[in-house]
Amino acid sequence: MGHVRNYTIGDVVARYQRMQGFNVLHPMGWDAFGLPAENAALARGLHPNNWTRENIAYMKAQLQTLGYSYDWPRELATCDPDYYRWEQLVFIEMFRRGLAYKKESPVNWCPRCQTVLANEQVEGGRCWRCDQEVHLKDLSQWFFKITAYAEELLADLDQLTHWPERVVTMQRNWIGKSLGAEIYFPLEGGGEPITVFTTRQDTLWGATFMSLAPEHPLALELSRGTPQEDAVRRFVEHWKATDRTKGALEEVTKEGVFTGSHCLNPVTGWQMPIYVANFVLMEYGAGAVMAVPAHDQRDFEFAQKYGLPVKVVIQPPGQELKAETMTGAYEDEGVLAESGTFTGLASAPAREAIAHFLEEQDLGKKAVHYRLRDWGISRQRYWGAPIPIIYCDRCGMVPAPEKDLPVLLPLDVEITAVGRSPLAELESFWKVDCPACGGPGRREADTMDTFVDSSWYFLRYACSDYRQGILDPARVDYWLPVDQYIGGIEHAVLHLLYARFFTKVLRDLGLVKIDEPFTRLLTQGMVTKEGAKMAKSKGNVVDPDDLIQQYGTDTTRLFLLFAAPPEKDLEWSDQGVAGAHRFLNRLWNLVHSLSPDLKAVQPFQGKGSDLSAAQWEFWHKIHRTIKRVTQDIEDDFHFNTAIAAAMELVNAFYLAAEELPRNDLTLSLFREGAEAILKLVNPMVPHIAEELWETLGNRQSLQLQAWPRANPQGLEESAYTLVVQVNGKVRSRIVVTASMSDEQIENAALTDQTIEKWLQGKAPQRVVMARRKLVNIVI
RNA sequence: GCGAGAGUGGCGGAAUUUGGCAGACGCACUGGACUUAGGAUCCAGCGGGAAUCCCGUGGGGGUUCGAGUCCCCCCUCUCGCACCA
Repeated sequence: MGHVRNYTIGDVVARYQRMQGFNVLHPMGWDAFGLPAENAALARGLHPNNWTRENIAYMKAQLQTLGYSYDWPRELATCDPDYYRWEQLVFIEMFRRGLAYKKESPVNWCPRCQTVLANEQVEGGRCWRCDQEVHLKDLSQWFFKITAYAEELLADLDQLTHWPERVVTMQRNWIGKSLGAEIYFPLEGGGEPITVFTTRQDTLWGATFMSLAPEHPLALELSRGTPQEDAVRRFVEHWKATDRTKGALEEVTKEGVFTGSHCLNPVTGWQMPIYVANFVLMEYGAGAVMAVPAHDQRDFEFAQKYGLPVKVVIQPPGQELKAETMTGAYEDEGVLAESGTFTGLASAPAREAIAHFLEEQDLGKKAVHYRLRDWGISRQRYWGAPIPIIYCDRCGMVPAPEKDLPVLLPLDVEITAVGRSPLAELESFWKVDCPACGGPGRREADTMDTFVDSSWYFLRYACSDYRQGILDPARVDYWLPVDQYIGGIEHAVLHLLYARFFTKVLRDLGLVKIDEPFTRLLTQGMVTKEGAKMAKSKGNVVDPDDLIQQYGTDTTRLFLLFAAPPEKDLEWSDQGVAGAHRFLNRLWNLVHSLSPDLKAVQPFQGKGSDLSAAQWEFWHKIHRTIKRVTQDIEDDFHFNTAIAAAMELVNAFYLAAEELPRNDLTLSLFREGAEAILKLVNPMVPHIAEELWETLGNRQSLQLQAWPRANPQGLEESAYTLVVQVNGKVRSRIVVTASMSDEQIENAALTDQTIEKWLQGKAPQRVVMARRKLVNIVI
């Protein structure tokens, strides 16, 4: 039901904008590669291709039943060779520019999915898809160099003013920019100095030892030939064997081992013992940390455990820390102490000055680091786009020649879950001549992460039939960026980050001119039942087909739009659905009961002054409703309040049908009102609206009508009710006319009978007038 | 721990943009009409307490003629991040 909600919102926007006269591209396609198909194949003995095609056919039929106004000719599926051939070409272009590369590193391995996951695809130490705990495993993998775009991905977040703030924040945190310095610590025995990254160079004078990640190349090397050699080897090996699930890592106590070597603090000259420590991450910074126990809690605990010296170099305002009496690190800012010429400076300016000093002395330099890592895209699974690379003993890694694309994913494959791609077993696939030297070659057997498929599909929609290249520049220019994107919050740092990255890469390849793919983003809430997300595994799913069967498409659409604003979660309610259905019945009965009288009538074209007070009231309601519905859709996609306004108009219509004299003027008003309401609800309930439109005798489709505009005269109020307060409490209401002056209004308020009773003859101290809203009399 | 967001009737939610009638609209519920029948339809009621007034938007304080809305403190919940040096 979640996807039905998403697509319904999109369809309303598309239909609304069409009626506003825009040329709307409203596409649909299939993110069709991936594990669900492959797992279904394993479980049911089906081929993923057949399973996928069947699902697409089923879904397409359902979407058509729901009446979504898609541009079906633009339809694409990511598992079509016509689609992924261009993706393979993008890969090759990236490979040529060093943006796609292969390296061996510890990567996230999901034992259930039997494949590697990118960092973004691990949530709280668990697989985003199956919730299994993720392990670290050393593998040789393909990566996309998203870090090359870290700064731009961060900076351009400022352009995304129509994105939800929390998505922007999540991306900003994910990219995780830190300003600091690299500092070089010379080894006591000579050789290459150790480089560290720190954001707290103001604490440099307090660095008393050095910590290396267990994977750091120097860890073993520095211990060689020292009495510590065995201890370090054991520690590092034990570390490699440790269960490195992310969950388990949090439990691990801070431990380390002395390497037997020392380095020198470049500013104090002190001898610093070099430790290997299990809490230092190889992936972040330089894999080495200068330890400042007085001002970093981890270093403090480590120093306590191994009896290492603590030296205070930052004094908090208004007190004096002593190393001997500290029970924890002081991590906040303060004033530098015992830091040479920088003593007495505050932390922030000291950081700037010290970075400058280090650069001058060649002891280090200013540096920026990001938490963002490169995107691992190799998947050891079958149902994905093959990575178009050929390995040759002589030539190394050679991209598949462009003329041979696509590198077809073979369909005659036996799938067995073994933790490596079945393509590796299929000689007809992997055995190939090297395109460079003609010698024996071997194709890469891993496939691409399916997030690659979804990182650029929105561009391809502009030209899904284009054969001459990845994208047709003219059409992409015309349509992109996407004005309105709708999706779940779960993709805040997954798809939405990758898509931004790809857009920038494709821009740098000269294929698009935009910097950002999605101008406006709406993150719609979940559909829940009994408080939990609808999921087959929870057995709380409502099948859209059943609903359509029972109530029809429009009721389904209307309920999803009415029950909650789009960005909020929506709790399913069978009774709420019935309520939506009831409204459509009321609308239906209203139009049908009036249509015999309305067929020969033209909508009201006259002036407000032609109308009786009661007629004017109804006319006014029509135009206020037009204004409200338009604003609710335009401002925030608040369809729930737009529908509420439409319901009010229908209610007012029933009253007017009862009370207004049935003369020509009234009928022309009814005609205007009926046409207006059908136009207003058309984007949401297009089938019923169209049917009723025809019932009124209209020949041309409702879809082709212009969105109604509120008549300014119909919005004006010649007389209105004004609230009168005494000391801020509502005591009465008076009817005033628009032409009355403030003095006249005040006078009317003060002489109102009820108010006179409250005043008890006292003179008001003050009378506050809020234009068109109220009068407050203070006594 | 850090960051973001939210707390309004029995329920979903309006009003928060711009301080100005709190509870639009709908669901549920109650009473009535019509009916062989009602899980259809229509009409009326529906925050709490008292008889025309008082109290009410998580709690406490403040600003203001006036606060759901602005400011300060606190509580609760949801989400995201979490050895990032």
